[in-house]
Amino acid sequence: MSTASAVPAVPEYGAFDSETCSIARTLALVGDRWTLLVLRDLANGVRRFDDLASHLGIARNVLSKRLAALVDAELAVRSGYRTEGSRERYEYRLSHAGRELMPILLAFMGWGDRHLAGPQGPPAVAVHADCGAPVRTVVTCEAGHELGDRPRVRMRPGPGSRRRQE
Amino acid sequence: MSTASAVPAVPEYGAFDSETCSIARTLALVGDRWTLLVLRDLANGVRRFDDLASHLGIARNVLSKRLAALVDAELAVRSGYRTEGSRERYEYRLSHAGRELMPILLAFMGWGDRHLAGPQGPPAVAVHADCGAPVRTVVTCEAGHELGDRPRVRMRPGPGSRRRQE
DNA sequence: CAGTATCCCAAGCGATACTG
DNA sequence: CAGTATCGCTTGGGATACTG
Repeated sequence: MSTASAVPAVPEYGAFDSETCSIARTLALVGDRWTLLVLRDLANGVRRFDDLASHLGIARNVLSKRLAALVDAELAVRSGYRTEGSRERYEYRLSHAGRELMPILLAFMGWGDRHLAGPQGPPAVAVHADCGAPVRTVVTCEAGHELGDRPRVRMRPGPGSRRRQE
Repeated sequence: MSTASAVPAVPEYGAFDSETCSIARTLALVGDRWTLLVLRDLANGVRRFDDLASHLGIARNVLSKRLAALVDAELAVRSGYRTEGSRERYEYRLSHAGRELMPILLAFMGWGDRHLAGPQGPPAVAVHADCGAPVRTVVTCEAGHELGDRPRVRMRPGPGSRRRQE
């Protein structure tokens, strides 16, 4: 028999404790209804509170909270600046750690482009800022293989696994 | 008149309508608190309702809804099977479209590994099922450049853009 | 085992009003 | 412009009990 009744059918079951898992941890930070969209807008250069609010269509108090949380998590940086003649303004930008979330956003975008776009095509195209060519995320392994868009991946316990520590 | 009162500080503002955007569309499907974790478990080979429920620590009624939604969106497939001697069982598996979400999960995992792992290292390692080598997601452009983990990307209106249709 | 049904609660959200 | 404060509500979610 292959799949037994007693022992769960998955040997690597303990390889990923559900909450310890890096996916779960990251989702705890950015996995709510708005945060990734806020990050997307920040990545696209929207920097001011009111611009974010109106472009996202988010309630102002909610945006306020999200931005505070992002700054707190050091995914975004708030800074004041002033152009001469006018009074002080504030802006939000991605931090380095925040910018490293880009691959996540691009992965979402890629999937949506392939599965949810209308007949005319995707609503937007992400391009390399330096050369202008369209961009995509790919999965590769350290042996140099490219894994395609339905990558065959297995999970193994890592050094920080609960299971590993004996 | 355009959208805003003045003109927003961002030229490419119209390149991504907030809800039309592929990121937003994809998030509408899988962007709630549990779905990506359910997908992660499915990807890891957990297939049975009770196993999912206990491993995730999710309420059963919620899991029920999520699975139904996933099946409905054709991200997962439910099938009955029977091993001889016992009565019928059910299992959930990722569909092809669901498996194509793997790059998203791996992107989350990569970020979490780099920014949220403890001193010992990441709790789990994703490896190429064929060769066993660790796996990662990278962003590349069609010109062949690899963009690194803080990719410099610009958004341009795509063929399905609202703005484009004149 | 594989769910559905019910009930209740809390977080999260939207709308609005207000402040510097 | 850039927020905070308050309020009321809706939507998820948890716990539990029940059915085939």
